[in-house]
Amino acid sequence: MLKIGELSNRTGLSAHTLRFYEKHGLISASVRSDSGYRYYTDADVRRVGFVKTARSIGFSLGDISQLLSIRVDKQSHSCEDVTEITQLKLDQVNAKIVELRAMQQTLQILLDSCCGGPENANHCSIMEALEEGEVRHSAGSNAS
Amino acid sequence: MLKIGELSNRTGLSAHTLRFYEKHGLISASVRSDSGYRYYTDADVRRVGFVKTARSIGFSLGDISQLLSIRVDKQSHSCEDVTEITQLKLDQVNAKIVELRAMQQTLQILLDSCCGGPENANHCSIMEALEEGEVRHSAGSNAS
DNA sequence: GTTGACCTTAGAGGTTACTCTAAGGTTTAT
DNA sequence: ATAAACCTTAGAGTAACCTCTAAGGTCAAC
Repeated sequence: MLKIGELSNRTGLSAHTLRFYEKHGLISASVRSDSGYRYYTDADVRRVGFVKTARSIGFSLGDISQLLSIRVDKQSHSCEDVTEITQLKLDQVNAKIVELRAMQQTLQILLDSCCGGPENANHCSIMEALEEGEVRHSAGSNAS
Repeated sequence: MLKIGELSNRTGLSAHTLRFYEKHGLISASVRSDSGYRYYTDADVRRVGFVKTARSIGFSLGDISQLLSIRVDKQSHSCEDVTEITQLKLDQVNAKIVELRAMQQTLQILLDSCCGGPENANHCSIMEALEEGEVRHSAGSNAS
């Protein structure tokens, strides 16, 4: 049985993150010492691995929560249940890619239109485009 | 001169959002009535338009803040300054697309591997893949 | 028997961009 | 004069996922 630090080392997830996942019901330590220390069984470790893998693919914690409830009772769930979650995620990813590609194209067009040199920005074509609102906007929401 | 509701109607940005942008230093109303009402001049309206356009392309509020400081003093800034911001954003967008495409491929492979039928999930290949950690993970961070 | 590494908790903080609420004052039209 | 529509503020809430802090208890080694 592993303590949280050992599990952290083994998985690469911080102890903070493991406690965070526990707080959100994704994982738990089956055993607690008298003093409250978490001790993880092999089954716990496998569950954490499952979460980590799913997370690395891009599933949200909410998605993973659903996948985990299928996992603990596979009898009562179908492949369809699993593919539904996966397909939904794929749709989201695809939608995001479309959005980002629109941004990408607009940004590229802006860059191509500007000399990018040391001239002052009085007649910078990027600034003018932003000023005029003359950009095609197929993209809508996110930035960073 | 426009009141905030009128500007909201004209731009499609909510009054809430306009105040939010003001709080973050992006825009302002040049005039305030004695009772505190915001009144927007033509110049204010153009600035809001600039912000809206930049936002629709995918620039973050932080990026826009930089672009606006160039905008108010184009003399002191070069096209290079503008392209630098734009290029950085493009790089971010491209990086994100790469990440999402990795997710997309992994998800597609998972979907292809599973029958997706009403069979129970005991031997679901998606679940097994998540269990084994046998997914190529080129993608790393985000989900939704 | 004490140092140092490790563990506990609740809860705050950070990112990004809003979105909304509460409690109240103003303007406009009838 | 009064109702409807509009405006004000500070500040809390949302989503998603951590990340860290404070204040303290525990364990292993020397």
